[in-house]
Amino acid sequence: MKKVKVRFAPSPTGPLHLGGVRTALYNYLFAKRYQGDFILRIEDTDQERFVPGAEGYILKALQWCGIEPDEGPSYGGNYGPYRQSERKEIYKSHIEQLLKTGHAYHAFDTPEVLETLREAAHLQGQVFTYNARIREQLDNALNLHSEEVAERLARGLPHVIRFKTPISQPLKLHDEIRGQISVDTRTLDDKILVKSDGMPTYHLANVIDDHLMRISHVIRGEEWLPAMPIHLLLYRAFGWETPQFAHLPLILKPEGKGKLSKRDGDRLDFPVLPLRWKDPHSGAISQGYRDAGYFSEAFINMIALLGWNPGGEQELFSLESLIKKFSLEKVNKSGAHFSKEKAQWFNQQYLQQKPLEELTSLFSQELKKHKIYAENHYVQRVVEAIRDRAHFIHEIWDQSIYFFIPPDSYEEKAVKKAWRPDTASYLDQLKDLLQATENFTANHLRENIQVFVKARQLSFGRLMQPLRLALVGALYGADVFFIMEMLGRQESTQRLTRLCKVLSTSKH
RNA sequence: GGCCCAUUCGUCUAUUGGUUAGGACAUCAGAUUUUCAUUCUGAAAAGAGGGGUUCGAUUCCCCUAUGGGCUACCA
Repeated sequence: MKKVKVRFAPSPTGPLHLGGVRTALYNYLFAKRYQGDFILRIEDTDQERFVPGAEGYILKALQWCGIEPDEGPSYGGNYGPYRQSERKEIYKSHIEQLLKTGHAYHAFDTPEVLETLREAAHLQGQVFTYNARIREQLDNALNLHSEEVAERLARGLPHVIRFKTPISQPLKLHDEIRGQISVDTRTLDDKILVKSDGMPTYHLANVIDDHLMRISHVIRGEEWLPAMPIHLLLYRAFGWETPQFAHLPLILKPEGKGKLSKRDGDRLDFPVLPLRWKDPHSGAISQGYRDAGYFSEAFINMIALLGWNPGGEQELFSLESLIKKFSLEKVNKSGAHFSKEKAQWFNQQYLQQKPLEELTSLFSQELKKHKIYAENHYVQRVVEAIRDRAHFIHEIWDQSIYFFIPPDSYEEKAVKKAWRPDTASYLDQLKDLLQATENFTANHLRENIQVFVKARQLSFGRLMQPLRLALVGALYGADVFFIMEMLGRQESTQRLTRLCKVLSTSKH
């Protein structure tokens, strides 16, 4: 069997989004599954849409995901250059070949003429297509004497080069995911191969590069399915062997219609990009998965399962196990709606799996952001107590602030629920108890407080709620006795004093 | 409009002619809990519609409907 070689070929017209990352991932998984190569090629033939920084972003995003190209710009390889803008000479010689063999022709129709033809057709409820039916009435080399063509070319008249589509020929295409697809060449148009600026279009450059780079499988988004016939025809025109094709289903908006876009993320508040991106023109910032606190393993796991499933009930897969199990046959045919909740769930799963030491170190970094510097052992105990309730590292902070900073206000709803006129006096007595408790540990505190409650015939909750309010500032958080042990006698007592002071003087 | 592709719980999906159509997320209920969360248990929830083929169709074929992609000198 031929060596497996696949490519991911984004154009640097902006940041990579979810769908792009998934295409890259599937290519990578497929390559590694069969001990093949994964190459990165930058398709920058459209100079107008070029966005500075986009290529660097793509590289960094792949790196974060753990998808490492075997060949590509800045990775090297024997089939470079890997930027299409640096391969102009290659395309030039190949288009000559097509011109010579009659598979392509020069066309001089201006964009304006074409536009009016399109409008005219539209008025009649039709669509103008530059195809075999009409090409002999248009301004191209098919209808001009060769001297005339040569003369125009010599004069430097703007022109494009089009593919001469076979007139009517049924085509059977094979897609690895969809099976057989039938089209007739009569429904195709004469695609532009070389633009008037001399640059090749996607179709030409793509086919030439895939062949020259020995690509065995073209795995790309479904939006390319309609272009498959023209690509196949190009391979034939060159006399080349065709690679296998696989068209991936699209990733759709969480609800409603259409494919997922960057704007959905802003609207529904979830990242669509792997990394944060600042638009160089507008300055607008789009958030990324990494910056939103996602682990790259969770992110990869989540997108891998959006359109592919190995068939069992397992949902958690490392990159290595994805490689072992990946196959194109198991890729779904229909588009998948993205789900923010499921994404968060994946992250939670990975967070829970991580060893305590790693989480502690991650959380220490989070603490630094809040200018908190605490002893490692203390931080570790906090993480241990809080980790269960977090989807993200930053949620551990949300749930544990009170371990590091005393409450500076008391949540109104909580006060209403916990505070009674006689509460202050109980808390006062409780302070004495705290002073009297010799061993200031959760267990001792629990025992002593239980006795305290019983002696006064109080309900447990009547005392615990204000206690919690004093320590946390609201009615959430870890076990109250654990919190006191962690804070220590002095800090715990101070917090009690403060609550009494604040609430006794107010109207509660 | 034309061409192509798709269609299983709300969502991601399993089941490639014979299943009580399975799992996960989300939802709801119960348990645990001093509170919030976690956790546990349970519930509700699906083969777009119509024709065939077959002893038997979610599974194969056709039609319709719906959804999606493409229809640029963008990729």
